[in-house]
Amino acid sequence: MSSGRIQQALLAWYGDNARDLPWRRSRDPYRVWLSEVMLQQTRVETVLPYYERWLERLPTVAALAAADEETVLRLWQGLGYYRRARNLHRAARAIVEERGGRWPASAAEWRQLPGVGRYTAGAIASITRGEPAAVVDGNVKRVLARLFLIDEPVDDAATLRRLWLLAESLVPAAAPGDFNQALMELGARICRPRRPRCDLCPLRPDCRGRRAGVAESLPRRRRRRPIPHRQEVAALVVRGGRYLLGRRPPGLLGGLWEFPGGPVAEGESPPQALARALVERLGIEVDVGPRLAAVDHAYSHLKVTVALYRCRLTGGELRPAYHTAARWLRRRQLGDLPLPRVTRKLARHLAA
DNA sequence: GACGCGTGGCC
DNA sequence: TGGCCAAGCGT
Repeated sequence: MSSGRIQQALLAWYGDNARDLPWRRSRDPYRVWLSEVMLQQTRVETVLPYYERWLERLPTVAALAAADEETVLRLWQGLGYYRRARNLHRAARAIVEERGGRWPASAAEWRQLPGVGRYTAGAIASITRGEPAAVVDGNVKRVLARLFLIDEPVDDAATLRRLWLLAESLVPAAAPGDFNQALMELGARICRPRRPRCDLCPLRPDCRGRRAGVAESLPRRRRRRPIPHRQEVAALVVRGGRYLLGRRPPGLLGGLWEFPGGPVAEGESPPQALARALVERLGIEVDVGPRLAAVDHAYSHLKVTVALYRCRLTGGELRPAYHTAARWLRRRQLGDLPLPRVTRKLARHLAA
């Protein structure tokens, strides 16, 4: 099969079937960059409202660079992988302050920015400047694995190299941005993970996976390791009608605010764990009272059950250690801060 | 190379 | 309920 035929068929299909997505209405590097970062590991439908809201509040890279981190995280709240927002913020400041507002001129230059890897750099450079850079994302892995009947695990390093080589050999000099988006669009809507719509596929005549009757079983992946389940505790410390919140350090949910607490260690009771965590993390001493709620939550790599206890402040002095800051807030004010999903679940159990 | 890193939808 | 997956990146 010729790559020319694949390119033609795919571009023609894309011309007729491309969705009217907001980031496709402009080649503004800021808008394309923002969309690509938001779309990392995140569905189009999830991104749409976040994208619009973000651009209303921070319409330019200069506005982003000038914003404070709390604003940035508040706009990102709920999208997950919060390091993406902090990297976007850092990169915007680098562009404005170190590059005099000059955009990267190539995929290689985009790669220098935090949060921009091989995929994102190729996507931005091909879309905004017509640079013939390839992209390999989850969609492209699936499409190519089926098209070329690649049945080694696609998360294998050797297979990944092969996929990048294939993608690079396919991307045309003429319309690389459209071609890359077409490949991903095909993966999202036709060459879907389950029940692919081969009847509608422009590449059907060339697809080795379909011909062999194994398209839906591809791509193969390596077995994932089991996800651990951890018990955690959190404290509702009340003072004068205000609740104590701590800001999380870099890492899981970095920069977001939570009811302070921590994991329950082996051989430790939940109240013991909570009293210990509050001393270690915030320098305060409490009496742990009744359990108010328990919620389950699943992260990408961890499952937790968090029990919330009412606590009474008995001593110590508020000195954030693990947490990078602490604040006392009324219930109404909780919505002003970036909160993780699990904290919102817990907050639902508070008396209004 | 293997992890750590969120959330929501689907089956 | 639980596993899988999604326009990945950084370490």
